[in-house]
Amino acid sequence: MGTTQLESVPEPKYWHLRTVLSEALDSEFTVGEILPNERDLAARFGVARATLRQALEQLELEGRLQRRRGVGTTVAPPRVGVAVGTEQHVWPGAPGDAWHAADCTTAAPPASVAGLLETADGESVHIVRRSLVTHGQPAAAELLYIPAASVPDLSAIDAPSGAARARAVLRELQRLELEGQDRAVELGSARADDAKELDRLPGAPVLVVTTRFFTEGRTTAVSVATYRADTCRLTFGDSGGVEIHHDPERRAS
Amino acid sequence: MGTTQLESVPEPKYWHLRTVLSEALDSEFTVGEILPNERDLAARFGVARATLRQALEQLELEGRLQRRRGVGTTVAPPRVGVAVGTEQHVWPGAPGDAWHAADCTTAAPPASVAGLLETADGESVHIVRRSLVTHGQPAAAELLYIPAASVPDLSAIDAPSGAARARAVLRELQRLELEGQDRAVELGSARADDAKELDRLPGAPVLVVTTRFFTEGRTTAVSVATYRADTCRLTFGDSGGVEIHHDPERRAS
DNA sequence: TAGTGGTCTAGACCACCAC
DNA sequence: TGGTGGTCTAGACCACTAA
Repeated sequence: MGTTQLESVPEPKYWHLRTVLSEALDSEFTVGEILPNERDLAARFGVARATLRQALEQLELEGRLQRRRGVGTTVAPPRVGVAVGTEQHVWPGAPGDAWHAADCTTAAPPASVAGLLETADGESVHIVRRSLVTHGQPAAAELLYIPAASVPDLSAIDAPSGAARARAVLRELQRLELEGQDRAVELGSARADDAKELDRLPGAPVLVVTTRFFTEGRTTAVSVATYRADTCRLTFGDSGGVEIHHDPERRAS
Repeated sequence: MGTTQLESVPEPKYWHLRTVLSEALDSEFTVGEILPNERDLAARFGVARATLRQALEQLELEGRLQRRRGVGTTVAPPRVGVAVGTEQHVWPGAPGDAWHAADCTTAAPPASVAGLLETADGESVHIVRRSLVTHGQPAAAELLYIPAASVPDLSAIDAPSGAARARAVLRELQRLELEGQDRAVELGSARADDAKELDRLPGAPVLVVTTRFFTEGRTTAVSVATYRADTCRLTFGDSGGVEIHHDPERRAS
């Protein structure tokens, strides 16, 4: 990385710094390597720590860096491709599904979800919590909202809550014929509970995937899945498993 | 919004502030309304301007606010749904396509795209620039990479560059049989040129959609589309046009 | 306990926009 | 020209991790 100095340019310092660091990451660092700490880096580039941090935040947003309090800043591995959409429409929890059902409760969904489900205001629905782990890291957290009317045969007696009940609800869903589904992807910031599950701080950028499941022309279930935006790349279509490389190779120094 | 004061809580001030402001936006503001300036807001909540800005940045990331230098901070309208994936695979530029072809040049693609296209290192390809405008606002910028081998019948004589040539290249593409395509969505930050086209500052968060088009088992073209993450919600599947409301209604005060 | 990143402050100046 | 958001500084203290 050298003893690089910032020349005076019209573009913001933090942006120029981001570019310099990005190139240094490409040419002089390997995945997992630890960068000098923020105070040293700032001194080396002759900027305030806040400015240096602005550049690091950009690079973290782009999935190039990983920062952990008390530990340090490391070079992030390439983003993990996570298959989100396949050609066939399937229910959550179908065989081959990599998600892990953690819990099931019954409560009123947030207004935005209630609107999608077309349930009455304040009406309770089953809420299944699931999580997705890839490469040993938490990748996504999901809340599945299922109106009681969608799973009428669900026995309320055994397993009133917990993972067993979550699996029972998913099993009931499989019995319905899935006629269609659609998805929306947007940027969000992790709420406190999601952040904890994703091993991030509150406000961390996430990709929110909202899926509607249709049966007999009605919305039978809604899934709101929250993916870590820094580590995940969502893949759709035929070759969800095929590797796509977006970043130039990270070479060793 | 009142003369609210921050109580002492373990969570960061900026995060608490974000919540307070978010609730105020729901209950006391209408879309398009101008907020007090940052110095006033900071004073009102008894925090430094930098802390207040951290909260505003969160809300802007979530698409709740829009900030423009020299103008002020306004309440953003709900995100626009942009149809990205349909069930049928179609070439870019097909009838009904809302994109506007702006330009076409010939140059070597970045290494990441060259990898997808399986072209030789440094080999030139056609690069079509297109842009998408919705509701009078720039929503996305796209670069379409097409190896010369994919459009062998393209006449190099008329329209060596510009919009006319872009349309000619797309026309040639339509003649190929499209066998499949796949997509990946990830978070990125706008480069200087994209930022300009999207009417944002460099580094603004964007959703990057990378699409591969297949013909006869080979990758015939690659599209890298950059959507404004603050204003766009990408929709996939059957009902791309159907409205999905993610946010509670914004009521008037 | 030492070192890391995360939060916060109180200023300053700049770039941009509307009047 | 006055007001806005954007950038930058030089500190301080806190929360967390690992030795």
